[in-house]
Amino acid sequence: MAVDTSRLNPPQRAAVTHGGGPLLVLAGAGSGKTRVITYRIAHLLGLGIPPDAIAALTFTNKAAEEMRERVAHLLGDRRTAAKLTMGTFHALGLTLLRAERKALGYPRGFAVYDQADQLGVVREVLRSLKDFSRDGERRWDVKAILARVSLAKNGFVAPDDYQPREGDEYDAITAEVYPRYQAALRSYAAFDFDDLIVEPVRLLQGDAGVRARWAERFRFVMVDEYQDTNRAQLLLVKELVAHHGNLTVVGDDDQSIYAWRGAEPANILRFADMFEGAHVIKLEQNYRSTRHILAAANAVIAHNTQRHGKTLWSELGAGEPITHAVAQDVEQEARWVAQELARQREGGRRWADLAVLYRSNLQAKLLEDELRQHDVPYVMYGGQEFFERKEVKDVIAYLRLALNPRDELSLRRIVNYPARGVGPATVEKLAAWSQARHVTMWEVVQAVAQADDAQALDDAGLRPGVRRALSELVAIVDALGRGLRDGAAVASTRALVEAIGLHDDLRAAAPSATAAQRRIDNVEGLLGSLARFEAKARGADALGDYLRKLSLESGEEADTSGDKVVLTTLHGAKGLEFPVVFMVGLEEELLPHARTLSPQATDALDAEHASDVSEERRLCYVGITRAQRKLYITRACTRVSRGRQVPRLPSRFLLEIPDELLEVRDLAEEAKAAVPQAELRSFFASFAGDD
DNA sequence: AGAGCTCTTATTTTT
DNA sequence: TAAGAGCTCT
Repeated sequence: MAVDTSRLNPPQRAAVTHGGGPLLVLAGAGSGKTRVITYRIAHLLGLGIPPDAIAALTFTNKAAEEMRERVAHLLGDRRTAAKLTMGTFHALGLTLLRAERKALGYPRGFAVYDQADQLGVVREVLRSLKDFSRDGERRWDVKAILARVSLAKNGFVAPDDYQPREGDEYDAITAEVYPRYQAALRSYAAFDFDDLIVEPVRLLQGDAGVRARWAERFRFVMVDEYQDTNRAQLLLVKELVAHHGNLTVVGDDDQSIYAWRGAEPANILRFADMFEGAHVIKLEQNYRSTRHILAAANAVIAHNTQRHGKTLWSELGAGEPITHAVAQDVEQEARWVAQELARQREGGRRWADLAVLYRSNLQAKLLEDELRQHDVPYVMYGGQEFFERKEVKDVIAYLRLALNPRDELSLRRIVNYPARGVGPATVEKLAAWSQARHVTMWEVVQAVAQADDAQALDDAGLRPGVRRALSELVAIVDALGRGLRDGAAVASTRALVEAIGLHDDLRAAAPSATAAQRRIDNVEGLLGSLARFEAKARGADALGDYLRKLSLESGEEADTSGDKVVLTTLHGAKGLEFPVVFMVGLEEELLPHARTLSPQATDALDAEHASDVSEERRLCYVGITRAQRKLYITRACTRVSRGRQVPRLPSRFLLEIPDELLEVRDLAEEAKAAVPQAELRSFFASFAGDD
């Protein structure tokens, strides 16, 4: 049955009903891009394409879930929607690696490392490098090194092909670390996030058998947020559609804000050169914002040169003018925003209709204080609350080790947790033994645990107490492994928690009873999650799949339930919309950020993008186009920066908005005028005595 | 392991 | 300024 396209506008309909071959849909903000993807999927299904021959790739789990939801709704058929391949690039890559792991020599229980794990591996490599890099004293910024490794992988640069730039010490150390890092992952039987893209590409490019299996698997491939794809992702997509070229990508070059993370705007800018015979359709009618808001957005983005060029228009009417509020200082700015939020609420808006967007998380603190003072309820999106629940990661490390004894990172994590007298010196001895004999560290641990020969231990410089501790560990992990293989995930994990006395340890280590209880609850939460998994588990490798997918989930979503104002960075706001939006701190050195104006050497990961304000302008554009009905832009004339009060200039982007769209308010003037005369008199009177 | 000290550094972060 | 990291001492 054909899908009803009568409610689509002409370019939307053209995109939805496009036949085969490459298609680029340039979807301006609020132009109905998700609508186009979902309708197109429905259209293809209507033509008789089976659902398992269609793949739609996104960047976030959330986007994938929403899309599946909308397709299910459109079709009125959950079962068909469930058969579509709809997920993140990383999830697809994981599926492929799981199926083809043997070609790469990876065992069934292979691990997927998240960012925290990756940092651990880099630290490990640096430690092993110590006596080799002349300055063993150097305290490297581990994150900066990992960022370079990751950027290299995103750019599909192999370890041996990495080219350090002359004179950049971080490039130099990365050139040392990257090959060893990759070798470590391999020996641990682990893939990191970036490998989930890179390794499938290498397999597809290099193995005819694998290529034959996957290049025909999907007859139609769709990619959302295409402007955010990196080189490795482009290559993956190319491989998937190599035989038929049935590729639809949807994105907006004007919303490309992740080049600093390896996204290549060229993928969308030069799509037509990369995919022969490509069609391009522009969606320029905006269904989100009023004309004043769109005019401001269009005016700002028009200052960028490298773009396809779109002009958004809307039938929603002129709407209210944009308020440009100029505050004396940041306190006044934050206070006014809080008050104005409250006024909006009094005017009939829900709290959840309102959002405050900022460039840097640093700005959020003051805002939070003021919102609390004015009793404005809020939720913060993003922030740095990655799921760093140590106690959960500790338990997961035991599970990983039980499933994959090669996982040295997990072994190192738990070998002395809870404390069992196996300190760093002992671990180094185990590591040295493992290296010398070319066996895994777990095999060394097993050997030590079983050693009945005191002499052998002595030779290795290990005390009898260590042997006892390690044989206990081996017993615990072996028991766990047996339990897991028997399919009793919850029971054996609970047995583990008891065997290592985790609850007692958490209680002993926690500063308060409530903190202890929270950590225990986190562990219970993991057990609950395991129980839900166990209820629907199928297949020999189900628990492995569960653990790997856990790595791909970025922890807890912000709590969107409840009526609350949203606080988020401009980056975090992409894809969202609100009736009323406040963009705060529209000042030079904040937006555009100082770091993009004069980048510091250590951070100049990519010299070409480093001094590029166009990405900052796009960020501004993303912010403006989040607003449906009312936009506020605020700035302060002075701001405390590095502990000093400094004068601030309005953002160049603000000056790019035509004056007639802005209604300027001088908050300092208004504050002065608002002070009652009597108060003024007594204020001046207080100085009288000092004369 | 943890308290308390000094030193350092100050974007954005879908997986 | 002010938070986080690293260090020393108990």
